Amino acid sequence: MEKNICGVKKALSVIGGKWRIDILWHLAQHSNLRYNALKRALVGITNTTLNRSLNELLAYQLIHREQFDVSPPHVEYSLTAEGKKLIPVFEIINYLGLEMVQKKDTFSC
Amino acid sequence: MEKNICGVKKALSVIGGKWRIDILWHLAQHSNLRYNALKRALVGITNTTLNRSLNELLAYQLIHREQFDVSPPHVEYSLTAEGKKLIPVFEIINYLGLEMVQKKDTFSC
DNA sequence: CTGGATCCATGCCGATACTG
DNA sequence: CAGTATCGGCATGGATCCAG
Repeated sequence: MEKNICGVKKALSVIGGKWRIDILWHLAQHSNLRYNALKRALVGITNTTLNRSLNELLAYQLIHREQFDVSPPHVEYSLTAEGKKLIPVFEIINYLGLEMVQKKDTFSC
Repeated sequence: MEKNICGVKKALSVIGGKWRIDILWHLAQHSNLRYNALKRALVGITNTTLNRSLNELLAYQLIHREQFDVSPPHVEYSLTAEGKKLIPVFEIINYLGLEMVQKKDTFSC
């Protein structure tokens, strides 16, 4: 009866980018992070890309943005409940990915 | 202690393309398919893209290619054992994806 | 029927510079 | 500190033609 996998495509449209998984993962590890902490963690990312990614994830309500107007002002990002649901899935995919490429490889991280 | 998610990136490098998920999914539904059957199922795909995707999946040993030199000759593709391991994962991601985007959306399939 | 080769199009990502 | 704007490159996907 041919189920479709529309959901997979949706999911990939959210987590399929180059950095989004990394962002979600770091947030999962640290519960909340400031903008610059994220930027430091994601070695090589630029402001443009980090902001773009954060906005996309915000739009999908996977992360939460909280602004502190104290001095000096800062912003903290954290996973929403929706975002946290992703963690076990990442772990499955991770295991799978490690298995997939273990024999043949030129793939380096 | 900061586990990394190298496996997720590997996995995405395999299933992250525009059509690869579709191909795997159709193979999962039909157990084996000929080249043209796949092409018919994947509405809109071109030869170039289909071949490129098939070759990539072959390289990762997720699908199997069997050639029949009868007349007219044809080729059949099927999932390998490795490829079949992906099916339950797709279902998880699918469920997840459907949930993620159910409230807000402009996303159409 | 199957699929390689070549060229073209598009979209994601990044560098740089600038703002509240 | 936390972004935005603009511009450009590069990777990936597609169209078309051709071959075993």
